[in-house]
Amino acid sequence: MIQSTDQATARVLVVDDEPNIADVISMALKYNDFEVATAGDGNQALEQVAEFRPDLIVLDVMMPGLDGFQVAKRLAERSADIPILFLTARDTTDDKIRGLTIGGDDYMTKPFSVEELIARIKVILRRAGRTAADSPRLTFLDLELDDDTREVFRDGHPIELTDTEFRLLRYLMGNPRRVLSRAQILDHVWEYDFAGDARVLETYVSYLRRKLDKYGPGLIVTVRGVGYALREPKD
Amino acid sequence: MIQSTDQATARVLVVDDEPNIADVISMALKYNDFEVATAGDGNQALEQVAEFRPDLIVLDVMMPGLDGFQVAKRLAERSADIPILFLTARDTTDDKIRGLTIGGDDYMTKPFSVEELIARIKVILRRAGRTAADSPRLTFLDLELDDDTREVFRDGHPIELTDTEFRLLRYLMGNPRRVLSRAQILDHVWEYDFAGDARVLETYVSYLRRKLDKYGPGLIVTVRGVGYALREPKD
DNA sequence: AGAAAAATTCAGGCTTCTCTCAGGAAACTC
DNA sequence: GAGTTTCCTGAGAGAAGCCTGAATTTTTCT
Repeated sequence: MIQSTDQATARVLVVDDEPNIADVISMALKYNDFEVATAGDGNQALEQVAEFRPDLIVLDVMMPGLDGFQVAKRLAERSADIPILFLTARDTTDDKIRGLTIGGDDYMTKPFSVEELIARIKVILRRAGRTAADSPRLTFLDLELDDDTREVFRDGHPIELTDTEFRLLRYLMGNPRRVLSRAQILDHVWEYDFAGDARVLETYVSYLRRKLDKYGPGLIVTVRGVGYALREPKD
Repeated sequence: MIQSTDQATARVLVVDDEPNIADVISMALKYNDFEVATAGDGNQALEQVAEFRPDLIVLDVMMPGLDGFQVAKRLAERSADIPILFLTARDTTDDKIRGLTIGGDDYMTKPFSVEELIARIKVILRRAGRTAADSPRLTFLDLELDDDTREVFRDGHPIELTDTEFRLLRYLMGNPRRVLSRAQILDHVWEYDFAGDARVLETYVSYLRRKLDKYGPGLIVTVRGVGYALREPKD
């Protein structure tokens, strides 16, 4: 019973044999107002599909017993027609994965960033038309960010961002004005098991500022001792 | 007895092997209208979860026997799905801790300030939607304070505050008109084992007054020999 | 494989914050 | 109104936090 702007929150089934991963994902999804169920292997997954009737499945490819592709195949045979987001290890040969993005499906390699996962899930659901789709376009003052095209504009001027810069900006724009702690940002924007130097964040904030502030006043404010926030410049 | 806007007060379980800490926290929580139970180790904690059915757990990481992470893991396996606020020593490597803010969880390093603890607990519960969420925005006359954005306004004018100034003002605004003793303020706003010169408080009151009174009459009154209070100016 | 781009680490320098201290002002007491 | 206590506030040292350029490693592309 929270804000729940759309009456139908989407249901997502998370299938992964590593409980830690399943937990991370399901926590993140719940936090983003999805209904979540989990399964630890292929058979459980098939049961859950029948019971829980998910709108989307996050499906690990590498699992003991029925692997992800096999699960997908069974579902296709049942013509269950539920979009799937596959999770694969980094070194999985692309061959099998390739054909996936042709349908409504998609895939990500582990480890991924949570923001990215959420973003992709929203894209898929939006396509499938099952959720009251927030627009893929985020705006904040004269800043615009398009999730589909990955374009960013400030005051109409296109701005080239690298992948990390883009994800960082998207997270900030998704939480305008709210002060986000360093830990929050690292957890959401970087890969979930990122254990490196937390100063990357400072560096990337620095990069973003340099690019964004070419066309207007600074928007990313430092809240010393806490974190960063997107905020209208004080005039 | 106090405002208690929501009929259902949230239940919080405090788990710490140092009784002093557990006491400090549970007193503070009770004072803020939470129902509180405590546990001294991991196993007690698991029992209490079953009995007391808390809405949130304040969980020390470093404990003899089952440590905090292990407790959390057990709970996750039971899919108990209760948000957790971890307490860690200052020097704990971030590695294990980070990753927590993906879900609804959060963490604080000891020693912390009690006000900050309460504030974070409210944030988590608000997110989890289990309590009729007081808005993150405190107001007193023409003063406004937003906990999410850490913005403060007086009569519409934005006011820049440092971290300590902000926490002090939040405490005052959370207890409008009530006279707060120096000891209370030091205990809540500063780290609980703060042993420095108590005159810091005077200095910070001074800072706050200077910033706030630019846009209106003085709101922080000195109650000589006792402490300070937020109070409407006598006309 | 080689080159280019991106991501991350690192270190120096700079800014800001916190807390201490001390003199003076204000408020109480008698 | 003098004495005493309490409080206010400016100044400054030290520490913490932050920024940014540059070096290094990793990844991607051709």
